[in-house]
Amino acid sequence: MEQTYGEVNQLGGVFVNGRPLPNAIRLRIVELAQLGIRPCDISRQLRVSHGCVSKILARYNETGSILPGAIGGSKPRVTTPNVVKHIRDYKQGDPGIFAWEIRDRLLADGVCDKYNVPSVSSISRILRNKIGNLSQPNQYENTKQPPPQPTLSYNHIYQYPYSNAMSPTGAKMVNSPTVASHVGIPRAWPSAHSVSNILGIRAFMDPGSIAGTEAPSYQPKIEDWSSVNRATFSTAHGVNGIDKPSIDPDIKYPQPASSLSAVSSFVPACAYSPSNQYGVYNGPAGSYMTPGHHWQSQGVSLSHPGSGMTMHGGEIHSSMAFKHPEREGDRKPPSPLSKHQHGALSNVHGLTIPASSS
DNA sequence: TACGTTACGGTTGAT
DNA sequence: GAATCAACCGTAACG
Repeated sequence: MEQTYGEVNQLGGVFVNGRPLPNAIRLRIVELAQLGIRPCDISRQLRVSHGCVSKILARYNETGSILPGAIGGSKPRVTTPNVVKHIRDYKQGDPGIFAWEIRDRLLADGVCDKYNVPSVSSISRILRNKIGNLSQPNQYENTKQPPPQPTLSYNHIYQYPYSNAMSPTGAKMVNSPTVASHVGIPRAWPSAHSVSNILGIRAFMDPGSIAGTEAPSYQPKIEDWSSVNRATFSTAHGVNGIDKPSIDPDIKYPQPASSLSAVSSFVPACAYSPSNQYGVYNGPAGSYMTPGHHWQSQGVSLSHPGSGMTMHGGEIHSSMAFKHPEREGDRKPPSPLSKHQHGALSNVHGLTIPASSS
């Protein structure tokens, strides 16, 4: 197992360049902020740069999620066969048509929306490379090509790379848009990972757990964390299939142990990339924390106002204040899931997570 | 002193 | 399988 050695920032905190902070730390940042702790104090206390604290809090305020974005990957192609076909049709109908006109028509005809309409340069390239020879109108279709893709906006089609991408045995599977469409949620993950989803997993908030006081390497991997997030959603509405494999080969940054396997066993893992998570930098996450700080039990209920939500049990000490629904409307780009998240949350707030007993 | 912003160097995953 | 690209990350520094 690969060990990752972190660096030490000016505050003495350990971090891994290019890698997100552990969820536990991220959650703690938000949690402390909810408790009225100033960002500068949070920064010092957790030994995380204030810029990072600011960033995480800003993200949380905007998206309701503490989780980092999906790292890596590429944008989905906008020049789907359908789009190319329309472009060709336009060109055939009017050989003198300009690329920008084609672009406008794609929008006007509803072939594309503003999020996935190809750029003028892309259209030009298509015209040049794929439709240049109009004597072979079916040139594109006749070539080897991927299955037709829905012309959805970026967030719609940017399925999380792990969506059903793994077999139960961990073998990588084809990331089929078709498969992802019915169980997957858009890669616009933030709304799918609000703090409320994470709360309830005491194991991750447990100082003992996140401090990694037990084993130097954690057997349970980040899927556990992720699947817990997912757990609150997938059972609530069936569109969240950002399924992370239950078994993921990437254990570079394992999350602290938890006994959530029971949850993850029947709940698809979340969309969150496992490799974005780590609980240790070759060391305990507790290294982030000011020694002696009492992480446990703030004893403050921060349930979302008006949500009617109650965090399960006293073990989940750090119930977060959930975002007001009206703030969800501010998100950009619009996350399909976000529109449903609060309702979903309310459905799962009472969910008893077995792992909390760990 | 607090904090928002951004350049930078890094990781990741799709192509 | 390597290279490229574009997304993301947190830190550090600036204002």
